Amino acid sequence: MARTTGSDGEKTRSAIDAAAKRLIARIGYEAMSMRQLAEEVGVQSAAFYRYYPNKQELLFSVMRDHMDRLLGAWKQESGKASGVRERFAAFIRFHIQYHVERRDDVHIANMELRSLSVDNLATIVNLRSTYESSLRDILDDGVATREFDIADIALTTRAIIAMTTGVNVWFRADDRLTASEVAENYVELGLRLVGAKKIETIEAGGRNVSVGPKIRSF
Amino acid sequence: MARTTGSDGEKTRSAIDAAAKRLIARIGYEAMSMRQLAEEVGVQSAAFYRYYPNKQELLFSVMRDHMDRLLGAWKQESGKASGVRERFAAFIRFHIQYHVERRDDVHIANMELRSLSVDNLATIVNLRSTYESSLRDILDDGVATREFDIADIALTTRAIIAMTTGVNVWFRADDRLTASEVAENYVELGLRLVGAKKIETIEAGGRNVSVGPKIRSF
DNA sequence: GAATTAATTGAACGTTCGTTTTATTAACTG
DNA sequence: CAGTTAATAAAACGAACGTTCAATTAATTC
Repeated sequence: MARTTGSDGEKTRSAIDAAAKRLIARIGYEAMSMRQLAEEVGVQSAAFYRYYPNKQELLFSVMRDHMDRLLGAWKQESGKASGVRERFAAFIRFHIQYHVERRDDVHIANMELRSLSVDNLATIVNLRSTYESSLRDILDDGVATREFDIADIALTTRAIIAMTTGVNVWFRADDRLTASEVAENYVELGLRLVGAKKIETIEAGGRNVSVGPKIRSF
Repeated sequence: MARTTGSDGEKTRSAIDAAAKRLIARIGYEAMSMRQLAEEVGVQSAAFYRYYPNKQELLFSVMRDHMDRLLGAWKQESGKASGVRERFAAFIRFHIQYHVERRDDVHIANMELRSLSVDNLATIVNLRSTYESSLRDILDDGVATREFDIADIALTTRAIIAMTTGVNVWFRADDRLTASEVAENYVELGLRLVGAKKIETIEAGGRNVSVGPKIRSF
């Protein structure tokens, strides 16, 4: 046998990508064999090497593409919100929603860093810190405007990232809470973490006049 | 060659355990070969099978022993604190300190769950939830006494576990913060998450009289 | 419709895997 | 010091690994 009827490079490539994500997420990169991947796709393992030079490049491609999409999606989403509190809430909502909807991608990005080559690792770590510093920037702004009260900004940033990323560990779509209900809960938790003060605004002559900040009442 | 001078079963066993923890933590269970492990110990790979029946049992032993020690250590530590706030703070301090001091163990426990057999996984997951519910119990108590204000206890428990466990991702011993400084920061963050109210107590005739709860001032 | 290109198979490459077997020597026991 | 047990080495097992190669057929191009 050789080329099969209806065979199509583009379809095979995306079938490989999809199967790879599923398999790596479920059993891990090291545990996934090329024959296992090929069987999932429905081809021979040799066919894979028309699309990727080797196994490592597949992993890198999966992780880099995910990070690129993540950064792009947040860039688009972050433009919508204005005001520190709203930007902060938007980040948490976005982060949780996006992560819950792309479980495999996120799981791979979190678990398979150690399977990357040194160069590839550096690239991915770079993208990660770009993303995380977009949260840090919001905290910086919140502290600057005195809307947030934070003892250690770097530490709090990491705490929020860990807390929100951790949702994927336990979240199930058929749970008592929907993704957006979870997100709203975490927005509340996040606001507590950053010591957000309630700003009450009054419509006065068409201009927003702040009479806050006030202590948040729990 | 055969038995070597000075060879000792107990020493070899603990050398295997130590090397296995280092290797698994650094490169992962699947990526670690038995020959690599043996070389690290300074024996032939066949010698391993005098101490463990197979590779899986080694992983399971590492993880179960860690969980047993963790639960034992917390059981001992948890007896010391009294009062919901103090028990809560004690948990966070303990969790972070213990995790920072046993990076390899904790890393393996978090990363290698998927490499466990079905039965072994069930055992470890059980131990994990035993540990996590000891935090949940504290939150329950805090809500009951109205010292804590929590919208969703289960969710908040998971948020705190994720946040504090995440310290190991970035903490380095030579950082600007010591482990106990980090822990104190996280105690503060934790108290914010649970909506802890400040209870001011006054020594009156040898008895502690609470005049709280008051709103925490940030 | 011949020539070319794209996509795949099937077999094989050398290597490494976890594990077992057998032999051998050190340490301990009475 | 003879007999026994403990601890290891050395070699080998078959299976699986990632990857390559040559052959073959489908689809496209001119």
